[in-house]
Amino acid sequence: MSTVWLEMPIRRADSTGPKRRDPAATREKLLTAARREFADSGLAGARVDEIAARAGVNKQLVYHYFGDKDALYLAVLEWVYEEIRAQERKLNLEGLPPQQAIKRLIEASFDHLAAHPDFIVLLNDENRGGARHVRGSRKLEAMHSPLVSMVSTILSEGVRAGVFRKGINAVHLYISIAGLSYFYFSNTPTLSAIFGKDLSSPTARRARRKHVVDLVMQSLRP
Amino acid sequence: MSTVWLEMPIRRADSTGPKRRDPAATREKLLTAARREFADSGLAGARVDEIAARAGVNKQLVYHYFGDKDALYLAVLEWVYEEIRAQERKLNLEGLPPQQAIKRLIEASFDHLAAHPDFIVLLNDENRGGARHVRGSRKLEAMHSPLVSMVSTILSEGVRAGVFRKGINAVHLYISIAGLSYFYFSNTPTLSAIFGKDLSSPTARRARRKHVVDLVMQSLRP
Amino acid sequence: MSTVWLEMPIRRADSTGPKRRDPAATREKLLTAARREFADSGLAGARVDEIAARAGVNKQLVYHYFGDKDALYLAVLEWVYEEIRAQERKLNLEGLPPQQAIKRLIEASFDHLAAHPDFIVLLNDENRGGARHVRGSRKLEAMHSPLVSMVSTILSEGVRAGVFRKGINAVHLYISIAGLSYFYFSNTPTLSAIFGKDLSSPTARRARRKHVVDLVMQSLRP
Amino acid sequence: MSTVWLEMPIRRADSTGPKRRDPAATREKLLTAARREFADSGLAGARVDEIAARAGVNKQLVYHYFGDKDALYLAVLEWVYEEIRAQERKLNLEGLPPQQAIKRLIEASFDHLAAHPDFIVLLNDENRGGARHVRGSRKLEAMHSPLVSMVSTILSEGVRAGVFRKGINAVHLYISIAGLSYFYFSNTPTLSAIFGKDLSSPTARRARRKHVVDLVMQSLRP
DNA sequence: AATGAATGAGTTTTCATTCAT
DNA sequence: TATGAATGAAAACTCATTCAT
Repeated sequence: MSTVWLEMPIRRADSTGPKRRDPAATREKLLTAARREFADSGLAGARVDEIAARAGVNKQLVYHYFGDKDALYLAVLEWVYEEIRAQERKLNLEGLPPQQAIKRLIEASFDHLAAHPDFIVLLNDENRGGARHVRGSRKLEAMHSPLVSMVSTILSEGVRAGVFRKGINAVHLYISIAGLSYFYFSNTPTLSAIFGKDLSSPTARRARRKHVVDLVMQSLRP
Repeated sequence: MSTVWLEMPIRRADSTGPKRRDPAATREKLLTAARREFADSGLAGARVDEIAARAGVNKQLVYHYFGDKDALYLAVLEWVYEEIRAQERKLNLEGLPPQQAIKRLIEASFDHLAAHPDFIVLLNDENRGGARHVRGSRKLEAMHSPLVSMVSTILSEGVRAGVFRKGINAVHLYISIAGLSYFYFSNTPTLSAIFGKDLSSPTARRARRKHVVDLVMQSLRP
Repeated sequence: MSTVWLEMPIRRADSTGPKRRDPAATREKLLTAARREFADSGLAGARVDEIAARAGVNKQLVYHYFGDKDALYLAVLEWVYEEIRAQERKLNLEGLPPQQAIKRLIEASFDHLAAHPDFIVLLNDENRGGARHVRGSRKLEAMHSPLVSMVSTILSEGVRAGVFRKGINAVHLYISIAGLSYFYFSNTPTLSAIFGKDLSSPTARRARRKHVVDLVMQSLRP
Repeated sequence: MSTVWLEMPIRRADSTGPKRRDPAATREKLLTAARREFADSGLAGARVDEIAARAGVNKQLVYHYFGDKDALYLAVLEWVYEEIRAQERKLNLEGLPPQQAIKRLIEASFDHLAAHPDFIVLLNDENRGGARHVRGSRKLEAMHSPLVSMVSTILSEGVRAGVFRKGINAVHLYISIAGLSYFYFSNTPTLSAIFGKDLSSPTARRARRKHVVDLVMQSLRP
């Protein structure tokens, strides 16, 4: 009874009608549901109905909060990019010795994809469509990664310190680091089917992580 | 030459009528059109109507020749996989010195994706769907790549010859070689947008190719 | 009266706009239209487009309210069965002398089919399909007719009263009463064509009704 | 060996190519297949493809031999009507005492439907369509049943002999005899479902047959 | 803010029928 | 006679989006 007394007034406080109104929460539920649906089914395959159902809210609210399906997709893209940037900001590579810095970068890239496998699949449609949404987004425009210039600095330092060979392009190294993990995560199903061997097990994943770190680190030797 | 002389007049002779009957050609036109449409729009986004229109044939023939949209998609997958295998068969790595063999493999992987950029995008949906079609295909089951065991052999030889370091896993090296090119091609649009610089130009592509070869070759040094 | 005064003006006031919202009415319009279309064309021959057109509503609403064509067909079946049961409930055979009771039952059966000739034709497809829908319907499961047991009681009373002969099975008598009318209504077109004589005229129908009553009543004599 | 010698030349005689040509057989196979398909699925639900597949011949032959789907349906109708007439011709009721004659007629009606349950279901669509095909068929026009006049004669004789009551209409008695069996066979699935009891078992069928004979015979008593 | 009804354009698939050989 | 390819119209069902409350 006390629970009832404690909770009911709170609930009623911001809701006179039968349905609680919580715009921020509704928006977030929609965004989360959309992220899952887009990851599961792609942009074309995703269903607005399904997103609303997953969020447990009325379909019309998709249009109320986001405008249309495309804009919702963009909102999801912005969200996952922001996640990446947040993770990058937490890396604190500046003070580290070059080799440690690169190693940490590789591991962080791998771990981020491991933790957010939907990032890959969300980007696929965007790439097929020529990055239509990304290019049209002011938010994403302002979200340029600081990592490339950071990698550039680290490489220079490493060369100066005699631990890295010369002539490595920072942009391409960054792409390589991303690609070595990305491809593994994105293509595990077909690779597993073709090789007839499960590449998604924890053991296989640990082996892959080590392989990627080794490959890049060894390739940087002078 | 004689074949041409013998066949062409015959074909032309009665190709005055509006419609020629050529089941094999029709099937192939559909397959080609489907490959394009699936690459452009994905499995969910592809339109059977559009495929038929691109092929210039009646829509019903999709069902006549392939059964349904999914089966057509599988046929396209089988085609692109067969292309990859054909390319692999032509590599002739056996007689080469280990370093040359790996180099050729890397370059061929890159060049194949450059020549067939749709391969990537065709696989995206398949991977999102857990390789549903690939796993259900007997043709693909019988199409296991010989390359992994070949890479394994090359690595051993390289180690014995003192040109490669020890402890490199052949499966993961194969995945890495593929991934370093794959990710570049698949994510060029978003990467270009994010980096604010066109990565798809011929110059950029040549630079990427060189980078990938260098990265892998350097990483293999003892 | 006050209700009327209060509501009617309101409804009329804003019914100037093109579309009024009335889910229940929409559902019913669809059901009525479906009943006609299924009766006219059968389950396979009925067109969802036509049903929507007859109802004057959007086709999608068929799926919105009923799920699919089959479920709509089931809803129609449930409706006509409910009609039959309602009619049976109104018969009040309990207090009547046995002969009057049976006579009223026969006449009511005939008259119901005369008033609802579509019942027959709606059941045809269902019987061809092995009563697939009826067996899957909880509503119909709960709608068992009380008439068989009632006929059983009436027969016993009639035997006890010396007006009916012994040994008549209630289920089969019920089926016979139904069948004698059913077949006439269901096969009038072919019978008329074959006999070269219109069996559907009011005169012919009255004659048939009398014949059926006589046949059954005479057969029950001790 | 002798069998081969006897049969092969005959078969080869009229077929030089790889496919045996036997127009009459092909036509009959199509007709049989069509009868099954129309019985299973109705006129609207039947598929020309399925009919050809069941017959094991090319679909085009349906059009070659019958014109179109409707004409094929009519051919099936003519076939089943001819079967009924053939059975009626074999009855030989003329010489029998009135009661025996009627009894034999009832039993034969019941047994014919038991042996050819598809007759019912084939007629359903025809009746729904207002006997469109039957009325347009010259063959069926010429196939009027002799039974009605025969029943008329039998009834008169029975009245004269004092075994039948007066005032029974021959057409309606004929319809009743047919209907008492017809309805049982046509509606067994729904009746079984509604009554919650299998009416199609051999035992149930025997009981029904006896009931029908009794009902009619008792009703004829003076 | 939130709901569910309603819409119209599309999407895959089916089907009777015709064509070319 | 027989075959399989080809066609066009339509069928059931879907879906993003808007409307009315």
